[in-house]
Amino acid sequence: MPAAAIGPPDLGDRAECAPGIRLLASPAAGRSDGTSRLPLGPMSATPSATTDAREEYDPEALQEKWLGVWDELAPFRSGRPDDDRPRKYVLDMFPYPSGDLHMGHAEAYALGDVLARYWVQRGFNVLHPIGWDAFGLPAENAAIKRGEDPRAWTYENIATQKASMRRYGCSFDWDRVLNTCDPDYYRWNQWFFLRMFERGLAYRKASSVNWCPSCQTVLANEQVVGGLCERCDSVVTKKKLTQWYLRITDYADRLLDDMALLEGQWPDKVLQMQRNWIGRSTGAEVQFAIEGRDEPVTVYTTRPDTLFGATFFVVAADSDLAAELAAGTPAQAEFEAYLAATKRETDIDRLASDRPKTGVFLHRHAVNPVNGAPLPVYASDYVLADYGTGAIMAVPAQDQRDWDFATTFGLPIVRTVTPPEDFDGEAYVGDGPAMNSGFLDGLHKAEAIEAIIGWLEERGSGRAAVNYRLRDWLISRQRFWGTPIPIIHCPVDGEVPVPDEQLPVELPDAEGLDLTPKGASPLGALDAWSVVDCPRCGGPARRDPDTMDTFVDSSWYFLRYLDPKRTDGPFDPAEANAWLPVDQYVGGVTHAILHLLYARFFTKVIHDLGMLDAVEPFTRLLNQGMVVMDGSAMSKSRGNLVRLSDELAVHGVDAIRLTMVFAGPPEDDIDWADVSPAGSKKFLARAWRLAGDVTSAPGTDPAGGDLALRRVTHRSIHDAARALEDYRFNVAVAKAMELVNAARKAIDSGVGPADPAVREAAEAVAIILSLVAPYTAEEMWARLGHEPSVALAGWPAVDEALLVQESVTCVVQIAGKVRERLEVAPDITEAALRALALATPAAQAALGGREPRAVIVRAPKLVNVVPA
RNA sequence: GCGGGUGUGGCGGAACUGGCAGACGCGCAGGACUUAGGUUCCUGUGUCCACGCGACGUGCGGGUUCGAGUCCCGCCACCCGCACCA
Repeated sequence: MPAAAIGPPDLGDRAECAPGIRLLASPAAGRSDGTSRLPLGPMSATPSATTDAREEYDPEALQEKWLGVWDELAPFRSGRPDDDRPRKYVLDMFPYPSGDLHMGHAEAYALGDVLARYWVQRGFNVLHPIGWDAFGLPAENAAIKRGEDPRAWTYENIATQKASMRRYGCSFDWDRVLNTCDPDYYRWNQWFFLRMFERGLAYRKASSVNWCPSCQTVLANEQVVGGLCERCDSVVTKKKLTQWYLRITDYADRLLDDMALLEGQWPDKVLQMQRNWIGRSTGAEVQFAIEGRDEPVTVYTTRPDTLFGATFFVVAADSDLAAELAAGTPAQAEFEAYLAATKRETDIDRLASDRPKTGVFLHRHAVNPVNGAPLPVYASDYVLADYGTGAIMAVPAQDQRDWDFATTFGLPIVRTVTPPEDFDGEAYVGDGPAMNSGFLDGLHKAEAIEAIIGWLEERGSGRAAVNYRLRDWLISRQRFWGTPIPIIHCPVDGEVPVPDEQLPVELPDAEGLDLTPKGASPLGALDAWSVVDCPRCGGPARRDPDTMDTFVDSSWYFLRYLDPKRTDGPFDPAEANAWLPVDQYVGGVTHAILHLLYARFFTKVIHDLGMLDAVEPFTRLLNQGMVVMDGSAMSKSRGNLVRLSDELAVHGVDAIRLTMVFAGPPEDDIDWADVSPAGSKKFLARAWRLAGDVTSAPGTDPAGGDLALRRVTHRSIHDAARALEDYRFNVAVAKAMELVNAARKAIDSGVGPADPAVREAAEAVAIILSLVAPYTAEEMWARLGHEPSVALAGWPAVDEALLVQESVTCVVQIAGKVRERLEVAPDITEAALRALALATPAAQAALGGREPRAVIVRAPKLVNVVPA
């Protein structure tokens, strides 16, 4: 299916409107308070006098009625040239098109939609786009299974999801849709790759990589979860391969330091996870001479102050250095057997806790630079080849791992940090005065570190150093359904970039290609695609057969939304500077490390290319929780799967959206067994009836209306707004419920349906509900005699005077216990309130004529009388 | 092991910088309307008892304070992330 077939629904020219639909002016432009009122056109319908008891709230009918109207109105198109509203960019993580939307999508998109719609109501020009993260293995696996091109499966699912999103009432700007598997999109992945290649940020190297034997492809460290492939849960093994990397480690410091900009705006948990993942540590590099070797070996340590306590030396068993040191020694055979055994071990084995230390003595010795002591050299798998230098000085007294190794192999242990007197552990890693350490003796950790680094630097045998847990990002994948790497391998010129004007390097048709995983990219087997002339020398050459990790696609997609059809660049820098950074990003915490770190990295690279002012892509981040069932994640095999389409059919779109939003704090998981979509529907019907009961005419001035109800209305609007801006969506909904209850009471047993305050309340309910339950709100708005769309009605202005209570209840405490209540004016003075409180019978009885020990007055809400 | 988080009625959850614990909803109970109720509307609903102007109550134990769900110290339980990163 061609890409055009899945483009945005043709919504027609905005000027051609359905009969009866009147277009509205941009609501809030030019209003300084960010609020607005719709100009009230002539009534399109006479409001019903009272709700007909036989009338029923029918969500299905409302959905049918309003979808077409919204298609015509397109209330959420953004970025038009004549739009002078202030801008806001609200971004939802784009979905992978793996089938229809599920409950998780429903939650995430409901929350994002509430935020986007809220800012529209507040008078902002909100960019709220959507697209599809459309490359990836599931499409390829489905293609293999069905013997089809992955394109067909992918575009079918995109069409399904898109229709579902429209029906779900998402306020997306459908003019900006993008799919990462379109050549128009991935062309720019290739373009960015080439910019990085030019700057040395994309490079190829041979190293031991994570290999998924089932997916038959390499994996980034980030895609290995607990030793298993993130996608298929196969046990990941190691393989030595030459692969493409992006030099994210060059940005480690900036990725860490710029988190200061995100503090308080992103969840602390996510920032902490990123910090841990980058894992910056400071310490020193120390050179150790090796007997019988010309070059010294450098080790990295965070504790150079413990150098006098080094009693042996360990190199990573799978490092080149280990093999070199073992060669020709009596230990060679033993070492080789050990190495072979190590390689058979998977990450799973390595994860076992309390795993005994193993290793091989290499019959070589290193020399401790501080005292000339010979240190036996061991090879062991407890030292990692790819962290630091792959070799360590072992200080068993101050490192538990070294302690374990030392006790296993009978090696000496020398304390060089004095532990506290009550210390009864093994290795002591805390602070304390140095001992057995020559000129360091008596110094505490920080001073000792400084002293020893100075000493090493003077002698040229060491220096201060920083290390990171973060590794460079391995992006090569031996699979078909991804962005081809735009490099041509020429026997003469080596790695030759594809010239920009030849981009995109398009994926060939999968027709006739065997996509079955076999350890090499299927593209390489296709000579018609692979064999090309070298752009430099014109000689025969081959394209790089691999495709990029799909995380490349999602690392910059938020920039492409600005103009997804642009052909002269990935985006327009001027436009990007007008919209970026994204004001609000909404998505799952599952991407707390991978996607967010890569997107931050790309943003910094793009900044360095001079194309973007921003250094961070996402200002605020909201991580929604999961939707679970009966306490555990939904899955077919567990038999607790709840189908979104079923829920929508039974309760309606609005009730499901409301249930998601009202369930609790957005970052908490929702157990579908604990919430009540039927209750949500009941509330929506109650709100909807309210609109039918109003008998005053649209435009009626609320000023003469019932003061008590007006106070509730304005208080509700005010509180709801504050709750929404703090992500307390459930509280905002509760405020709307309170307002509905108050209005109901006013109609049935109070001032009656004709009071202007009743209309004001009903309109406020409609506007607040327009964020959560767009169909119901739109219908309410129409029943109240207004033109669509309520989505653009503008957030109601709050009258501050109505927030002030006529009287407030003051509690009188005796020794901290509430004993009396007083109705007082809100502006009562402390002195007056104190006198009132002391005069109460409770206070008089408690004091019994004596002077109180203390009287705490917090006017106008509380007085605490403390008897002597 | 290291790091982070959470703990409030039968349930989901409220409670801004310490100030009436339990907003709002679900469930449950009772009532009104109704031929009917999987409708609507109203009322009640933390625990205990001696039923009061009562006592107790936010995982457990201490502390600070006139006053603690909120702050401090020490535990317990559960959840998440990392996992031999020297």
